Amino acid sequence: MDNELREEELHGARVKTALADMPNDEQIAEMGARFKTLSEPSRLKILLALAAGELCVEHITEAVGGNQSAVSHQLKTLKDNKIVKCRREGKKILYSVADAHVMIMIEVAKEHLNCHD
Amino acid sequence: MDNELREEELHGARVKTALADMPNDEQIAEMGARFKTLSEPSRLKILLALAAGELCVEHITEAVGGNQSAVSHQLKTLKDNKIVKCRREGKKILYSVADAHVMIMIEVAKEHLNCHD
DNA sequence: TTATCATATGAATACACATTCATATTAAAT
DNA sequence: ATTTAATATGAATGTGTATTCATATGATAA
Repeated sequence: MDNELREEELHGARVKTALADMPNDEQIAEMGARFKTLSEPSRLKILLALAAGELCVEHITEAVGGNQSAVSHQLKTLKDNKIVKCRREGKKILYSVADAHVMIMIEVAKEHLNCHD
Repeated sequence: MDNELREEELHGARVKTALADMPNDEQIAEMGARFKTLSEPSRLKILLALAAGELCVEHITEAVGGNQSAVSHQLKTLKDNKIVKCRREGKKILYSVADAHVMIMIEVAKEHLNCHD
């Protein structure tokens, strides 16, 4: 049969399409980095907490549990990835969300939580 | 001043809101797992390739680069996470996307690629 | 049945990274 | 100028996991 041949052609075409539409390596790395930042429960919790508004480290720590040092380290990661920003006010450092896209992705993920497909 | 007191109240309220809206640990783990699956460039590439349609392992390997074993391992991860499914056809195993939500998230990420904010 | 093609799997290696502990920084209060 | 409060940082540890190599499985063809 040339059934196989046709399949081969079809799949070959798909591979071409896939390669043509494929973002370049740098772009894929960027996408991956974004997803990776959201992949840790601790960071996810921090962002979910910040969704309510600007918070200081102490309050973030309260909201997400764990100890202060761990939260600070995660906040650094989030800041390095420009997902949160911060400003000083007296002794406290107030953190807030800096990347709306990321919050959209979190919302999408949240909405799809209880879909049994 | 009671400026500080008001801030304290405001933030306290935010912490409450945050805690009230916070998904439970299991849900957060589920969200994190989804994001984690998308965080590896290799897996991201595989899914971007499969966006064009059903493909066999050989073609996927072609489309994403790397060697066959690595791709198979990643496909297993994707299958375990029910993000792709597969069916046999003769000697070949054809993989396809099984989770539309995930593809939506990838689309969102892709769209936001070249936003300089 | 045997040989071959397509894919999967196990073990080993190596690397990334989350957490903890101890300590440093920075600002405010005394 | 000291002390205290809030946050940051460095080093160490442990865990998870992506990749590779070698080999196993499973289906087809000869």
